Amino acid sequence: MEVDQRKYIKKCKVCGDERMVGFNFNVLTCASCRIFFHRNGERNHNQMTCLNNGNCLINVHTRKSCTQCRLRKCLFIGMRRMTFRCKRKKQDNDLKITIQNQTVLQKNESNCERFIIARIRHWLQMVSDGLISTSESIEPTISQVNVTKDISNNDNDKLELNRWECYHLSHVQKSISVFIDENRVQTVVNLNDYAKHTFNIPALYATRIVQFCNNFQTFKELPKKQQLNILKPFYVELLAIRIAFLFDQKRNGFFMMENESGNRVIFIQNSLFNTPRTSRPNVISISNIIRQIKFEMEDDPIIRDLLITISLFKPRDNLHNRYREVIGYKYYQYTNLLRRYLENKHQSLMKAKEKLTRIIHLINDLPYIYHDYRRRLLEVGYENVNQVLAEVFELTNQ
Amino acid sequence: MEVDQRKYIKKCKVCGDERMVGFNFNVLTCASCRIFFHRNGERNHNQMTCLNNGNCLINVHTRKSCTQCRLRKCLFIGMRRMTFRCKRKKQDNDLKITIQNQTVLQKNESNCERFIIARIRHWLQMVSDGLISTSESIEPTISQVNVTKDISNNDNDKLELNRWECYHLSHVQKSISVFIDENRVQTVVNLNDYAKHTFNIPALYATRIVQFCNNFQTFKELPKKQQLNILKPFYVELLAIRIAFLFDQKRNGFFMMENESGNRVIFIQNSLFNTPRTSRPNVISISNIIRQIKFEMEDDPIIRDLLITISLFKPRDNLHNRYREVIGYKYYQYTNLLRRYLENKHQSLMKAKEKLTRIIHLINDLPYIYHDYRRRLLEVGYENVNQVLAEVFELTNQ
DNA sequence: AGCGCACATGCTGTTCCT
DNA sequence: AAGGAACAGCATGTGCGC
Ligand SMILES: [Zn+2]
Ligand SMILES: [Zn+2]
Ligand SMILES: [Zn+2]
Ligand SMILES: [Zn+2]
Repeated sequence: MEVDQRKYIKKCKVCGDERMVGFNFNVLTCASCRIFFHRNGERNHNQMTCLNNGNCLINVHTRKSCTQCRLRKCLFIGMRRMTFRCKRKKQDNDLKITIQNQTVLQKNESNCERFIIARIRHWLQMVSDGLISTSESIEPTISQVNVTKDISNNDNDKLELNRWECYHLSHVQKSISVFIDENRVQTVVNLNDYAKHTFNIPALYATRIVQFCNNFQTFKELPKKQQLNILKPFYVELLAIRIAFLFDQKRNGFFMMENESGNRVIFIQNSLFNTPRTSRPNVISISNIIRQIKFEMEDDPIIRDLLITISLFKPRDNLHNRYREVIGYKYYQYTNLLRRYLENKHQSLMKAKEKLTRIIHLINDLPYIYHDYRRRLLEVGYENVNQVLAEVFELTNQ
Repeated sequence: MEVDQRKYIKKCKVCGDERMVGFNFNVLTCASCRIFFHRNGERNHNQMTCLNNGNCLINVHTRKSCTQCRLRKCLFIGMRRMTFRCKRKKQDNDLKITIQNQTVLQKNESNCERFIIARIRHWLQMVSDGLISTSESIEPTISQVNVTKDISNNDNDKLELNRWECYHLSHVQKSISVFIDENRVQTVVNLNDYAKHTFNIPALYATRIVQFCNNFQTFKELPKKQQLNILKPFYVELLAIRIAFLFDQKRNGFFMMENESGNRVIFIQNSLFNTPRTSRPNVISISNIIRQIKFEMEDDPIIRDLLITISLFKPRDNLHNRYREVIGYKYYQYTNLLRRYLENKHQSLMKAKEKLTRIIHLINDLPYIYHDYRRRLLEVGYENVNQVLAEVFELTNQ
């Protein structure tokens, strides 16, 4: 990767201000954008009014003018409160933390957390500077998560997330951040078909997906062939989930960044997920799947990120028997984490369980999207399909 | 004219608010728009920033969001401070006021003014409600203006405008208000030629110009044929002056209202007043005339309105000899009023005189615009020209 | 270092006064 | 009735403490 010297100047990811910049709510921002998010982060930006149809350019001078667009940009670049409460227990104090073969014993809880967060931030900074690939993962080990899961015995404490659960959530979120400036699409408006619009940057997207997956040691240790078997369908599933998240049902379209600096957010209006009339009536509706996923995510990026991770490790027929168990364990682990997160969020075991069931069904439906895409690409013809997409969808030129 | 019952509900002309509406700074507005204009009226709206390229829709909910567009709308619909100071003299007290054949003797100056202003407002309200045509003029008689002109003898008092001068200014402004929602043009963007863009509402415009002219008794009493001789060239001159006023040199375009309610202001960018390369080099440049008029108006609607009125009564070759004197007197009267206004505004006799000379030259250059338009319309061909325009430009179908 | 809190500033809109 | 003053409310941004 290229190293751009200019990137070393710290700049607010929201407004571009260079004064008083630091990591706030997970993102490099200035002090004013920090307090802005602190004050408005809970509000729903869809209920706010924008004079410019959500098209405002946010910079140091204009950041005051449109609250909606500023807030949407904050959320878009990944700013978020840690809403889940982290339970602090005496027995958590002497935990052993394994980070990349280096074992660190932390007596002081606060220092321990600070150390972890500092590592995450350093890593994030390095990634965003393009200095390293995401292989420098700091994923917690499976055994530790397992241990903490068994700690909670008291009913009152059950709904609280323990430190390791919080840490796992953080890890997922940090991993997903490789997609933050994913949408380098330029001047993409009024598109009519799938391929042109979603996959105009397939190679870049593929690279980032591999970076994301490599954050999980289990995936990283798989043989290349098995990785590919997962990556091909996962490519589409991840896209579908992310686009469902961005999708605005009221406007029937979604927002994305227009250029690299991410200063301009454009709105793409289309009928992307409308199943065409020509398809057979008994086929599952793609648009319904997307809409249901959208609904279940509750506009919550943490649910989205867990959904993506669960989708990564979900059982797949084309996976070699030898690796099914280890992948299955990750699937169980993250499904469990999602359940715990939902329990904590909704403060209800019942509600969380029902929601989880629906989500698992949806994740099992995701292959339909893959096959629908593939069918459409076949119609377009091999010659007209991007090389990477042809690879992803296993298209051949005969 | 049709009578619309809904129009009887008083509404703010800026934001449409129906609470606390009254006449403020010459226009029917709500209290918040009043204080907004009170606070921002002096600022230059071109130096303010708008996220939407000056395209913002202003209503009760959005009025807070874009200061620039709100201020521009305030100015656009005619809000203005009475910057000229009105001198109050003892000898003004016993003035005889003739309004529509009804002679009212006012001892009390303050009550007199209130009476006049109340009449103007009532009339304005009636006009804007569509109840009456503008023929219910309240133009002051010539003799009275003449009298007051001779009152000022003291040098120190010379620069102050007396009550009758102020009243005349008001009359001109009120008369011009028939054009306030003139620009009913819908979705007119990126135009390339004159005719399509300026004259897509020629009939409506003609009606309003006649309404405006009929506010002046001298014009009203002319025979129809003489009125037409004035109206035809004046049609173009008035348009040219008003468009020059709206013209934004920095952006090379101008703002106009998009629809009847005037809630949406659109920006028209074009090369409207660029003299085409194909014209002979020694012909006076239309764009230069427009730019100079723009410059002399100082963004001051009062100067604009006086310029229009002077243009109405300026000497014309096609006018019958019998009426030249009475029209000439009006020309002298309003030229004089403009000089007095400029003296008062710039507090300098010299500056005012120089400026007035330049303005008179410009007014004499206005026929060039008429002939330039006419030449272009001839190129378009009689069949393709609007009926009213063909009449205005005396085009024949042979 | 990052987050919350407090204060200062600027813009808005209503009430009151003349 | 129109315009100005003043107060209250809200959003924003900087400085401070933990
Ligand atoms: Zn910022
Ligand atoms: Zn906006
Ligand atoms: Zn208003
Ligand atoms: Zn605006």
